[in-house]
Amino acid sequence: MGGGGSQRALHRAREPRPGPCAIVRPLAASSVVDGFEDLTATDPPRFATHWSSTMTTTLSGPVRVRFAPSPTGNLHVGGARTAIYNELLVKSLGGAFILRIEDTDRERSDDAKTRQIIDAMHWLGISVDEGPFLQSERYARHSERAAELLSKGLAYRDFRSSEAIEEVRKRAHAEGVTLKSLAPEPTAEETERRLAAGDPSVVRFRMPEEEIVVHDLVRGDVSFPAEVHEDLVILRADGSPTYHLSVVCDDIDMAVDLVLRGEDHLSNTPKHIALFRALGATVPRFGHLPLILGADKKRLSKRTGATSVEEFQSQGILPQALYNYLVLLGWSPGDDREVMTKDEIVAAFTAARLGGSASVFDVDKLAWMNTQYMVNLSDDEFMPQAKTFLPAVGLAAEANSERMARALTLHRVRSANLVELAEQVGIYFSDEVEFDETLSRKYLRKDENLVSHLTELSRRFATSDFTVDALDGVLRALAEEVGVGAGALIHPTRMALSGSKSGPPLFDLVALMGSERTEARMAQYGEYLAALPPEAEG
RNA sequence: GGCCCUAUCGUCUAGUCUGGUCAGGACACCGCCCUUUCAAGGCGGCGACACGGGUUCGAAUCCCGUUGGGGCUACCA
Repeated sequence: MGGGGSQRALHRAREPRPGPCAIVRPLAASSVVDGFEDLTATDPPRFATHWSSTMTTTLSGPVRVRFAPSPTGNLHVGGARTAIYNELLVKSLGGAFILRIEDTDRERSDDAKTRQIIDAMHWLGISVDEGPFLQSERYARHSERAAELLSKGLAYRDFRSSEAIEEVRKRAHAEGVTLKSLAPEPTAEETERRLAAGDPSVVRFRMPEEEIVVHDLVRGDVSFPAEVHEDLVILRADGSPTYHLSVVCDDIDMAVDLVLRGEDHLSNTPKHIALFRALGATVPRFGHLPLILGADKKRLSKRTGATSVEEFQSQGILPQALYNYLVLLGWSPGDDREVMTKDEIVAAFTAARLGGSASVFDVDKLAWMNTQYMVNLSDDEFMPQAKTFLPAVGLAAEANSERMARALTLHRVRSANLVELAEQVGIYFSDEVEFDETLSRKYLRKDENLVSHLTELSRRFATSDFTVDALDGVLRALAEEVGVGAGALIHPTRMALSGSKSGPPLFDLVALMGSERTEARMAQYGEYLAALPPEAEG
């Protein structure tokens, strides 16, 4: 089969295409193209052996794959995972990763969403080799291909309304017979007559009456019996191409040879295979990824929690953590490794280890994964990301100070995410401290002379070096002198400075707080303690 | 309803193709250790082969059925 054969377009004839993607134009909107270069990266082609889970087929590169989201919403974590696996395939096998925005439904598509999807991919560190391409810009090409199918007799005009068809379809299902047996195609005479009369019609692709087998990379062979195929609309009454036609045309023109997408498309694949064949193209290889479920085991939805990459970003999740977590949701390296660098993931990745069953999105495990990166990321990678959350808590001006760097270092290990971290470091820059009454009373019970001890401690701090060791020495010496345990002074001091019972090691806290703030807060806390109303009995 | 996918601890999974290690790891949970607190970390515990039939000396693994979950069934993508 040739790459297109002789085509007799109805309206405008196209020049012969020089290459597979030559007619594909990049995004027109410059706002979308801007900054996109960061996303693209070229890697030298590499070869690796991939084993299918059910067959001994080897998957070898290079491959041309694509990610084709529709801009009707933000980038969903399921979509993100699909994009990641596609990228991984190219990184391990060589080839090209194409981004195509499926915006043919202009009513529901939105350029801001397109921008958002690209930003989210960029943030996650997914690099694209070609695109983004806008499917809507290829309208003419899709119409042309439909006309070609029509002229070759592989598709036909259908003058029935969708309501009328729906009626027949219901009846066919009820009687357990095929749609076509109840509603045959219009005859040539009828077509001619109604066309002449100017009756509205759609163009319907005639599905072959034969079994179609999908050789699926993750599921093995999946066959669809001849009786289940129904002819599908490829051109609407207004002449616009439908999704199935557009996808296949674009995959052909972009020379996509491996389609790795969500399981929701598995049942559509026979349609696509038939279309590839009818259009004289080589059928690509397919792989269908399972869907991601919510905690309720239903398809992940907003009801169950965050679903978009953007939401996790704003929750202060690190992109490296989300990426790593998503990779592990449906794939494993085969050994016990979980926290892995992208290089390690690329090196270990094979399509054969992709799982076929749906998995539940576990926010707890994501939180754990995030902790791993909060703790272990290098300063170079961590600090810039942490700083982006500072303006939201009013610390924009302090973001690049030495004190802030120390504060972030001290607190990153005890924050679950960047939002929490930004909130925690606020204590070093604010003058508002709120004391906990219950705990304060408890401290008072442990040491009835607490107020005078704290006053003395504050006085000694004032003449001490503000180093961890010096401060430590000062406090312990005083504790010993007055005959209390160090803890009896440590905990109230922590409360005085931070308003909390927990936090970094106390002397790190004091040293970073600085003598001025330390003195002020300890004085303030002393007053607070002295003014506490007597405890109510019972 | 029809067609298709899928099924190991609560969750993510290894093991299934090439039947035979107390079914391994991780999250969560519980306990202990470390420690001025909180984290992080270390150690330990709890906890699964959906069910029913086969085949076999032997089944998580192979076969059949049942049940559960999911997807598709548009002039949406």
